[in-house]
Amino acid sequence: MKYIDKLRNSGLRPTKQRLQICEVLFNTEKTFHFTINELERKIKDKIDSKISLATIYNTVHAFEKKGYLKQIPVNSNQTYFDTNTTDHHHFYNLKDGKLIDLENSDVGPINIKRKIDGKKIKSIEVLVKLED
Amino acid sequence: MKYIDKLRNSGLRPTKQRLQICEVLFNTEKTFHFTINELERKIKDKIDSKISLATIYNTVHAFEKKGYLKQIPVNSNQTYFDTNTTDHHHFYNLKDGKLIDLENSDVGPINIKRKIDGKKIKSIEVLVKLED
DNA sequence: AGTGTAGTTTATAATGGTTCTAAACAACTG
DNA sequence: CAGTTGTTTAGAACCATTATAAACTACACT
Repeated sequence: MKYIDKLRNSGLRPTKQRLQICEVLFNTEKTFHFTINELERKIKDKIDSKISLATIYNTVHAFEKKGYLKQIPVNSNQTYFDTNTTDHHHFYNLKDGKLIDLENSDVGPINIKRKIDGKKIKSIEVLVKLED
Repeated sequence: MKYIDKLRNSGLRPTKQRLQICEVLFNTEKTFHFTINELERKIKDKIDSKISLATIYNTVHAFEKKGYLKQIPVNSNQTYFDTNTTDHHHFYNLKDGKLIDLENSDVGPINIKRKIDGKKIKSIEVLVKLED
């Protein structure tokens, strides 16, 4: 199976639930953004069996820790995730809470001139809020 | 009084509570970042009387809407606010959840080349996550 | 000053996303 | 196949935030 090795290599047991979630998250043409709520619905639509909400949370966090998902910093009551783990940025439509990918070429290089002693930069994320 | 006009000009009645919160938020040498929880503690420390938590939420949201405070997009279970409403960005120390201001000159101009029809850019915010 | 109105504060309840719990279950090892 | 460890699950707990609705207060107008 497609995702069994990926999971095993990450030290995650390839359980039925995780494989199903992999299908929903990664077996797509395009990457996408989601909240846990939206993912839950997507899973319900795609598979017959039910996956517990706790498992969805566990799995998403496990995948994030392994670098298969990214959290997007947005002010919202819900946490947004992205299946696109490459360096890129986002538009955030304040009206409907939807995110739109911004290619790196749409933003240009960002050069952080200041350094903090003993710290490394893990990521640089640009959020462009949109209004009407 | 210092803040009465500021409030009145914004269409906010200068109540005792709002004036006290103004003192805590704006009568400082340096701007700062805070969560509602931290602000509540700060208020308790500074004044004798008690301000209801609901009022603190109401006031912070009112001030944000008027542009006296900014929300900072960070992934955290709590909402972070900033009394520095000028255009600037943030380091986010993943270890302790603390924010550090990044002057605009530390980042350089950010030029968003892509446009979304019918939408205006309200803000551009850069979050630089730091790890050890 | 006194009165009416609209805006504000308050304690408390409700909401809702997320995490915890601990028991049942499933994947792996030998 | 048995033991161990990791995983799933339903439901409870947690906690930041928002809603409620009653008491209160700033303000405009006499």
